[in-house]
Amino acid sequence: MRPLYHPPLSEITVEGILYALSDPVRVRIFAEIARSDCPQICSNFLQLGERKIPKSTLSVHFKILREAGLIRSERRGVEMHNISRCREINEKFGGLLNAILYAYNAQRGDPQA
Amino acid sequence: MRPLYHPPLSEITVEGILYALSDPVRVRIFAEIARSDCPQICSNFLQLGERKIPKSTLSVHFKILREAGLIRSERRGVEMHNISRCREINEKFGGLLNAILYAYNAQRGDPQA
DNA sequence: TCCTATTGTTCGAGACTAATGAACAATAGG
DNA sequence: CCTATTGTTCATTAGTCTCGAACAATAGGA
Repeated sequence: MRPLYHPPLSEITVEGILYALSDPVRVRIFAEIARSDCPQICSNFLQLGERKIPKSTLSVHFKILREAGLIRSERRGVEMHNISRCREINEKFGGLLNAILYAYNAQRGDPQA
Repeated sequence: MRPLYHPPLSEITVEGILYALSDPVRVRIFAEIARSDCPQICSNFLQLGERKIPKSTLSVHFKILREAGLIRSERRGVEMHNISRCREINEKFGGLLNAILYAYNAQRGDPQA
């Protein structure tokens, strides 16, 4: 398996971030990874609430998050450990991720808003 | 021409906003509309820097911005007047649009960041 | 070393979506 | 009416997404 590509900070774009997070499944995955202290493995997200995500589809979603620069993925044995790159991205686009995650959580928490 | 649809605030979603602004042409158009004091007409954006946008494509872009809830479009004679709905959206997703526009402007102004 | 289980990626076919030239609709002003 | 202007709709083509099946990489025994 060839090593996974992670874009350097200089290649991360606002459009790429917005696109990656414009999908309900991906934003949900990213919100969970960003919130969590410990690395999340892909298969944790095979079942998302009611919805079952095929693992090939899930793999594509992770690739999109990775190539947008939102997460970093490292193999640990047979698993992939995924962590967020919020810290780095905040250096370049301060406030962006926080605002998106805040809005997303507000929407989920209180759909009647 | 049937009246244009503008979603009520309750139907505006984070994902819809992010998707609409994940396209380089659309985010550019929206940034201009949001910044401007006076309504912008569609044909102002036929030429975007170097790039020429076909008017049918432009019409689709405006429709996507409109249906995401980001702009309001009203016919004035033969033209469409487009204004941003930032004020309304801030009520629901405070800080989101400002953060996106700020990041976008930072990226455009200083691509080396 | 080989066999098996587990995790995730890649491939390919079908479904879906986006871009755009051409035709059309709406309005204004002779 | 006739024409010019602005923008939408339609049809075609190109591109993207989804997901089952096959494949790859690793771990842990037997």
